[in-house]
Formats: sequence, structure tokens, C-alpha cells
Amino acid sequence: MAIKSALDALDIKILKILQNNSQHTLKDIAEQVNLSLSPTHDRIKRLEMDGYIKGYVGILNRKKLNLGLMVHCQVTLEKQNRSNFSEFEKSIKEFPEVISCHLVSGNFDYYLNVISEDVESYNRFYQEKLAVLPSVAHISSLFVMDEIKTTTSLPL
Amino acid sequence: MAIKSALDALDIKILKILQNNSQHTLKDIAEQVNLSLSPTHDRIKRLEMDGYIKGYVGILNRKKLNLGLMVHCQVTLEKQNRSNFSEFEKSIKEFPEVISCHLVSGNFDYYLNVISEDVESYNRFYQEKLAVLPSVAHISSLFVMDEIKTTTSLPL
DNA sequence: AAAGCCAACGAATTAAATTCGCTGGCCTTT
DNA sequence: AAAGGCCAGCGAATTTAATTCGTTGGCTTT
Repeated sequence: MAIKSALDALDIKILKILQNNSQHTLKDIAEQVNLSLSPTHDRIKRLEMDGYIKGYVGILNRKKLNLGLMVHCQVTLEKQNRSNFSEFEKSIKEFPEVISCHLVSGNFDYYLNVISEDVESYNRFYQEKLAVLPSVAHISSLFVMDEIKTTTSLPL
Repeated sequence: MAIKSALDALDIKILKILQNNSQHTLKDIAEQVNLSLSPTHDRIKRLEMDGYIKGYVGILNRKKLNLGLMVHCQVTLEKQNRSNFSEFEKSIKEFPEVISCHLVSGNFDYYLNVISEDVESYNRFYQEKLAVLPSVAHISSLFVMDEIKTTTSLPL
């Protein structure tokens, strides 16, 4: 028999609650899933231990923190060798301005999401940190005019 | 005199801690900022009340939850009137598959981030929910091959 | 049918958050 | 320059929540 690991409906319900608001009390969650405190507690700990929950974070308001500019940034690398790629990725991971980076199919290679105070500050990041990375062939910057939706909640 | 509102170095330090891990105890945070419990508590509550902290969430592991596919989706609307835009935006906000949507400068209009189980399930979303929205002129889908970096932490 | 297992339970304990009255330093006002 | 008021920080007391643990009942397995 395989190791017990599948999630049941209650686990999913708990995950849905926690991914929307992790500050609910155990009592609160227990009521919503119709269990008592201890099994609810056990389930949450199990979900954490098994890696279904990566962690708990506070979501900050970037506009109030003077980080009003978001830029989508398409980066193409020179295609010679794949070793360029891991070097590039390593740098990206260390830049706090980059809040996401994906390798995508299509014309360009990486799609970044960059947070800055303003255009000037973005330009500084662009010139001094991004454009100087070795093997960067092309970068194009798309400015975010309006943030329609942003959530960390997955469709469960 | 302006209403007291600026954040000092300790506030920023607290925000940095909370945006990385909201499960730290008050005692823990208090030690890190060199304050006692009560002022630390007061500051956190103030930061919440003033909207610097939008909320606290659990971050789930989408790969473990059978949501292995992420698609970047560029959507162009017909340009006649702006009323199309708000209708489109309203629908997007209601789709749980869409975890982010930005209005961007450049050739297309909206840039979406969509989460699905697999290509089949994405195609269902595409055909049945996205492509049928009124005034959608063009959609192109870029598949995420690798997730290099994803964080909710802002560069403070 | 008996044995073993697992999930749920409630009570007891421990730990954390919250409240509140007090204090000292700093700024304002005269 | 002195007095008064204000604000941030403090510690103790209280409330609330999380955690632990021994027990129970229902299912499955043999």
C-alpha cells in the first residue's frame, strides 16, 4: 500500500481557509470544518509538515510603502550555452526588486516582475543591476498601468 | 502640522520580519527590534490599522496540490470603448484560476497569470471562460517552463 | 469475531497575545 | 528657563489561544 498522503475534503477546506487568512484561530477553523480543536490542530500541523503549506506571510501594501511602480520585464539571453542560464537565475534570486521570475515558452526567455519606487529608481535597477548581467541579449520593459487583481490564493 | 504617519526604522524592520514570516511570536519580533512586548504590539497593530499590512496568508505549494501548470496570458481587447474594460476586469476578478491581472503598456492590454492542473484543464479555462468574454480580440498563451523565483516580499 | 489502527475527542497545560496604568524624556508654551 | 502636556515605551496582570496527551469508538484486516 502506498504511504497515506491524499488529502480529503476537510484538508482542502482548511487549506482554503488558511490561504485566504492565516490569522483565523484554531477554534474558528474547527467550527468551519465541523471538528473539535485537536483533530483540526493535527491536520494543520500535518499539512505544514508534509509541505502543502510553504509558510505564512504578511502581505504589505506597496503603494503605501512608496513602491508604486511595477514593471513587467522580458529578458532574452544569448542562446549559446545553458550555463548562462543558471548564472542569470542566481543573480535574479538575489535581487529584492524582482518579486517573480519565470522561464517561459515563446520569443523571449525570462519574464520578470519588478517593484520600484518610481521610473527613476527602476531605471537605476535596470542600468546597474539587470542590463549588466553577462549574456543578456535583450530586455524590454512593460509598465504596469493598473493592478486589476493580485492574490496568493490557489484555485482549490 | 501634518498628521503623524511616517514610518521609522523600527516599523520598517517589523514589516520586513512579518512579510517574510508572519508566525514569529511577539517576543521574537520584540527581541529583533530591541523593544519590549507592548510597544512592539502597539506598532504592529498600528501598521495593520493604517493599512501597511493588508493581511496574513498561508502560502500553499501548488505543485503538491496538483496545480502544476502556470500560464502567462496576454489579452488584447477591442479598443472601441473603455466600458469593455471594466466588464472584462469584473469577470477576471471572479475567476479563481487567475492569480494576477495587470493592465500594461505596450502592444497588448492585459497580462494574466493563470494556474491550472494541466494543459487540458487550462484549455478548458481558455475556451469556456476566457475566450468567450465579450470584446476579447486576441489572446496569446505563454507556458511557464520553470518558476525561478516567486515571493510576496517587497524590497524595503 | 477479534485485534489492531486511526482519527477524533476533551481536559489539562503551556505559551502567546492583549490590556492597562505607570514612567520618563522631549517638545511646546509662556 | 521652568512648567505642563504629550508620546513612546515599559512590566505586570489578564485573557485568549495553542499545544499536549491519554482515552474512546468506529473501520479494516485477517
